Amino acid sequence: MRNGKNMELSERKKKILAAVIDEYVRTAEPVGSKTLAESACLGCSSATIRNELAELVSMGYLEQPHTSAGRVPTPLGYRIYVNELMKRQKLSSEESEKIDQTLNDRSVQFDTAMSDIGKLASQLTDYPALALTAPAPATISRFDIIYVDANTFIIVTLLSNNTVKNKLVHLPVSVTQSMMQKMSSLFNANFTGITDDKVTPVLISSAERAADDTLGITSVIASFVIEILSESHTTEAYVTGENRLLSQPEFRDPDKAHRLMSYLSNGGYILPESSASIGKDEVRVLIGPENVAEELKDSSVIVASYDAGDNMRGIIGVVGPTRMDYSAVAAKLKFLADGLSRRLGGGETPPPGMNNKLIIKGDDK
Amino acid sequence: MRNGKNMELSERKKKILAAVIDEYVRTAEPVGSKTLAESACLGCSSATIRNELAELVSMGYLEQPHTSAGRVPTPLGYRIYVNELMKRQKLSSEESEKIDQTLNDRSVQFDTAMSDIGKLASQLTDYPALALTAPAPATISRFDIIYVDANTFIIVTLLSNNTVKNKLVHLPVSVTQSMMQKMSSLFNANFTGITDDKVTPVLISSAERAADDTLGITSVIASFVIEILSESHTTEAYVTGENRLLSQPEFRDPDKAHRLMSYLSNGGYILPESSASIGKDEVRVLIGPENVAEELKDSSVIVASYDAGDNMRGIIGVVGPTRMDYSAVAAKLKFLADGLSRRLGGGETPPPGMNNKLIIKGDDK
DNA sequence: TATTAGCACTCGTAAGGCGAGAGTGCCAAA
DNA sequence: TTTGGCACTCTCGCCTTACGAGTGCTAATA
Repeated sequence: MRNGKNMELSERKKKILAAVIDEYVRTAEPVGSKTLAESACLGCSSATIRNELAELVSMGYLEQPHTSAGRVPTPLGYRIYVNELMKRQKLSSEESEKIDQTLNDRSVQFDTAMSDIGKLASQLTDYPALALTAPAPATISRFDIIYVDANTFIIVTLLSNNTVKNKLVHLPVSVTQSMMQKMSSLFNANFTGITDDKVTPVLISSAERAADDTLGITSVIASFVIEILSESHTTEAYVTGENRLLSQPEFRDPDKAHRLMSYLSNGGYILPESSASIGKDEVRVLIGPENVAEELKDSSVIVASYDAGDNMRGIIGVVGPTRMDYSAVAAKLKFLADGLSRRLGGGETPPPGMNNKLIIKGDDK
Repeated sequence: MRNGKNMELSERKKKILAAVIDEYVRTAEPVGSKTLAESACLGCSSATIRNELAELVSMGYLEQPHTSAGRVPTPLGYRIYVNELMKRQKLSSEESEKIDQTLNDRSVQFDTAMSDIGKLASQLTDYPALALTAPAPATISRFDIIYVDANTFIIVTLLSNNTVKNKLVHLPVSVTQSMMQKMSSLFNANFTGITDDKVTPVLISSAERAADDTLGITSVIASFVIEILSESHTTEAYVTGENRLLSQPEFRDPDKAHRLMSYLSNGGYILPESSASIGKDEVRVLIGPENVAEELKDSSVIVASYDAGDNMRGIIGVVGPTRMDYSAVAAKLKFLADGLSRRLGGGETPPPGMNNKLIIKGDDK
C-alpha cells in the first residue's frame, strides 16, 4: 500500500504537517485545507492538501475533532514536529538582550534565587514555570562553633558545595567557651566529609563519650548535621505563574485548569524521572501522554538543565497545553539555562567581586 | 418615615438579613422569600418576609440581580453582618485539633516557615492565602569572621532579632587570619547596634582607614551589613493556593479569575495599609470596595496578625469572594494566629530544646 | 498517475422562539 | 400588622432552524 504506517513521510507531507502545527499553535483552532492552500506556500490546491491530510490522519499524526472540522495535531504529530520538522529557533536579539539584562540585574545568590529564576522563565514564556534543584548530596567540610554567651552558641558549617549553614542554639544549661572549642574540633575531626547515612547513632554516642558531654550538646549539633545533610539531597521545587494557564484557550474550563493548577502547586512531583535523567545542556520535551503523571497526560512539559556551580544542577521547565510553541519555548529555556550556567556554574573562575555564586554584571559579551 | 436609612434595624430585620447571608454564603444563589420562610425559623409567612426584604433592599443591605430573582447581600450588608450579626464561631474541637497537630508536626524556623504557614492557612480555609512579615528593623548585635583559607572567609552575624545571617566570601587576593581578627573586632566596635541609615559612606571609609585596609575587604563586609539590615525591614510576602479561587462559583469566569490571581501572584501589595495598622490579636475584615486595590474591589480579605517572636510580627490572611463564610474563616485565622503566637512569640520563655524560634511539640494543652 | 475542480454531505455553532419556573409587588382580607 | 392570592417579570433551558466551514468523493484534466 502507498500509505502504510511505516512509510517515511514525503517532503510534501512534512511541509504540510509542519504548516498545520504552526497554524494550530498560532490560532488554537482546527486548521482546514483551504487555509493551508492559501497561507503556506505549497504549490498545490486545497484538494491535493485534503488528500494528504487524510493520509496524515490515517498515519496518526493528525486528527479531526469531528467530521467536518479542520485537523488538529496528535501528540505523535507534535513529536515528529519536535524531532524533525521544526526549525530550531534563535531568539531575536531583542529578546535575548532582555533576558541577559534581567539576569544581570538580579544579583542574587543561587539558593535564594530559585523562585526568581522560575518567575523569569514563566514571564518569558507566559506559561507556568518550575524551578528545581537536582539533588546533590553534600558533606560538611568545616565546623565552627561560636560561643555567644553561657546559654547560647552558633553552629556554622561550610558545606562541600560551598554553601554555609548556621543555627543559633539556646540552651537551658550553661556551657563554657572551652567546651565549645572542644566540640568544634571534635566535629571537625569526626563529622566532616561524610554523607548523612554515615551519621549513625553509634558515631554520635561515641563522640558524646569522647567529648565527655553530659549536657546533650553533642546530640544537638549532630541533629543539625543530619538536618542539613539530608536537606542537601532533597529536591526543592518552586512553581510560579500557574495563573498564566488561564490565558490558554484549552484551560477556559475552570475545572480543567483547577485540576492542573492544584497538581502544580502541590510541588514538582512532575519531573522526577525526567529531571533525574536529563543531561547537562539538554532541553527535553515531554508531550502529552509521554508524561508519567496522570494530570499531565494532555499537557506538555519542557525542561532544561543548567549548571548551578559547586556540583549542583538546577532545572527549569514550563508546563502548558500540548499546543505549545515548542520551538520558541525550547529556545528561550535553552538561552536562559545557558545564561544561568555561565553565571552560576563553571566554578573554575570565581567571580572577582565580593560574592561567590553571585550573578554578576557583564561577565561576558 | 418608617424605613429611613438611619433607622436601626428591627430585631426581625436583623434575623432576616443574617438568614439571607447565611443561605447565600452556603449556596451562592440569590435567596428568595419562600426559602427563608421555610428554613429560618422566623415565625412569619413569605409575604411578610417579602416586605422586609424590600425594605432591606431600599436600605442598601441587599440587592436583586434582576426583578424576579432572590436577594443578594451588598458589601454594606456583609459589613453589618460582620460587625453585629454573625455569631462568633468557635472551631469544632476536631478542627482545632487538626490545626494544633499540624502546627506541632512542622518544626520549622520562622523565616523559612512563612510559606508553610501560608499553605496551612490556605488549606484550612480553602481560599488563597497570604503570609507576610511585618517590617521589623533590626540591628546587628555581633560579628564573627571565620578565616577559611587565604582567599576565603565567612561572615557570621547575629541580629538583634536573634536570627543569624552569614555569607561566604571568596577573594581574588590573600588575607591573613590576623587581618580577619582585626576586621572582626572593628566591626563589632563600630557596626553593632545601628540601623541601616547609620551605615554611611563616611563610617565605612573611616573604618577602612582604621583597619589599614587596602584590599577593599571593609567595603565587602559593609555592603553585606547594608544588605541584611535593609532586608530586615522589608516586607516579604508569600501567596499560596491561588488555584483555590477556581473552585468558587464567582470565579468560573476564567478572565475574572485570571485577573485576581495574577494580581495575587505579583505579591502582597494588597495589605499595605491594613497590615501596617492591624493590631496584635486583631482580625480584620475588608469587604469588597473597602479594599484599596482596584483588583480587590469585589473580593474580600481577612487578615490576622501574630507575634513571631523577637519583636517581629507576622500576618496571615486569605482572599476570596465577598460571599465568604466570614465567621468560620475569621475563627480559623484567629486560631491559627494564636497558635503561632503561642509557639513563636513571647520571647520570655525560650523553648527548652535545641532551637530558638522553633515550633515545638506540645507546649500547651 | 498525480492533480484539480466541483459538488453533495456532515456537523458544530449561533440565533431566535417558546414554555416553565422562580420570585416578586401589590391588593384586599383577616 | 400580617397573610393569602394573583398577575407580572425575567431568566434559563430547550428546541428548531439556518448557516457556514470543511470534508470526501468523483470525474475531468495534464
